[in-house]
Amino acid sequence: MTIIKSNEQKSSTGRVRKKNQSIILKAAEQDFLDHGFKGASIKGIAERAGIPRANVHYYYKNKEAIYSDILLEILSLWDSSIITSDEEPAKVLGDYIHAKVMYSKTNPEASRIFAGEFIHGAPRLQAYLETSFKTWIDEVKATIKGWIKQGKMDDVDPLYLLFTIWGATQHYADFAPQVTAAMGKNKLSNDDFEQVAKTLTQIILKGCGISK
Amino acid sequence: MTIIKSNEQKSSTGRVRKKNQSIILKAAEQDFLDHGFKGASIKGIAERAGIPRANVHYYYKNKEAIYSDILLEILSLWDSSIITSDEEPAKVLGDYIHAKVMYSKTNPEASRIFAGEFIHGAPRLQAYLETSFKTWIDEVKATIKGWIKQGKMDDVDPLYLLFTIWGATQHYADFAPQVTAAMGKNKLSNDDFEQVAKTLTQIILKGCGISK
DNA sequence: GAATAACCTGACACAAGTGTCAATAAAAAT
DNA sequence: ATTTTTATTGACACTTGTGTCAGGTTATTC
Repeated sequence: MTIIKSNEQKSSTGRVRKKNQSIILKAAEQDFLDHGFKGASIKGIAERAGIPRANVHYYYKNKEAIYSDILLEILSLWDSSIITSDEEPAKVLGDYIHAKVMYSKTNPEASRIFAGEFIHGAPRLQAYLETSFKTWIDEVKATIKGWIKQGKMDDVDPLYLLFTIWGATQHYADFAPQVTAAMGKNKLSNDDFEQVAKTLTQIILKGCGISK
Repeated sequence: MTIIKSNEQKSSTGRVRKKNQSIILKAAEQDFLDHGFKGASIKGIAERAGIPRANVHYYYKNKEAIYSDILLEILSLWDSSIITSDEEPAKVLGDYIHAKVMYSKTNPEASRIFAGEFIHGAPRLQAYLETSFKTWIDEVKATIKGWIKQGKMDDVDPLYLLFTIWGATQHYADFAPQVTAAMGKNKLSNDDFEQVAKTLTQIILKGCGISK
């Protein structure tokens, strides 16, 4: 299996189909989160979804097909927050950091499945990494290099800057149990996330010599 | 199973034992990395180690016992880099960031297993998070708050600062396939890691208003 | 309201993994 | 050199998971 291919497996008037697929995907996402790809089972997914296993097989050929559908959706979300070249760096990066923090808050499951994929060597993401991801990276690199040339920020390797933002923001979803343990809370509040975005923006902008 | 307990399961004159356990643990670590905890199998571990499955069972009761041994070792490594209060913040944080980046370079497997544990809800790390981790956190928090009070750095929430450092440094181990894809390399060199440490230190120190 | 397509599901035949045990071999101790 | 302890391994009984299929049920279409 490789990503970048259609996610339906039969054309149909779909309605029952659509509803059921959504139920299955939701259950599957949870099962993948709890047990990882290999650890999850169609049996477990079916039980979670409250339908007989054979019914899951009716909609999806196998576990790979389910996972593929989920991953595809996650990828489409992931690089939807954009970095444009028309605005000032403070605004662009500030917005980006904010969007990434909020993504961790709103889609922690997606973030964690994505992370799990990389941890296990990203066997299913090769195509993605070589195509749309690479393109995206190259554009952003150019934009940031432009800012540096214009003296709008320090000479910081654009990639290291990006990795810092990703690592720092995704951390709140991927390492949630550690974060909450450190903060002595069960769950971060809206305000907490806003505060994270603010602090992170402050550190990174100032750290890169970007004035507001 | 809960962490914090002895890792041997039988006293012995051990020698053959020690050697074999080490072979098994090494094979197991790789299997856990490839497939996750639930996805890994004793069968697979035995094959990787090149010994019959029953022989693995002779040394380890089950998969949990193997994993427990591995996790214990990782934990002992993890918070061994210390943050002391006797030095200036620039030196202490610089050293810490450097140590963390080098940990990602030297022990990527450990970092990834650790991350995997959190991604799947950290079921085995509860005891650790509530005890030694909490203590460590509280000490560091106090140290950083001291620096802020003394005007040695900006008023940045110590926890957010820590999370930023962790996220940014561990990223190079946990998301290695993404990092190498973005950089267009197969593997980061020694110099790359040194450069990462340098850039990260620069961004974070400057970002927190710490002068060298 | 019949006919056709979509959906549901128990049952079957396999495949993969687990843990234990008894018989045997290799090491260590005396 | 013999005994005792530790280590090795094939085999067995069992559990969990997979994918398919045939016969039935429910929706849709005409």
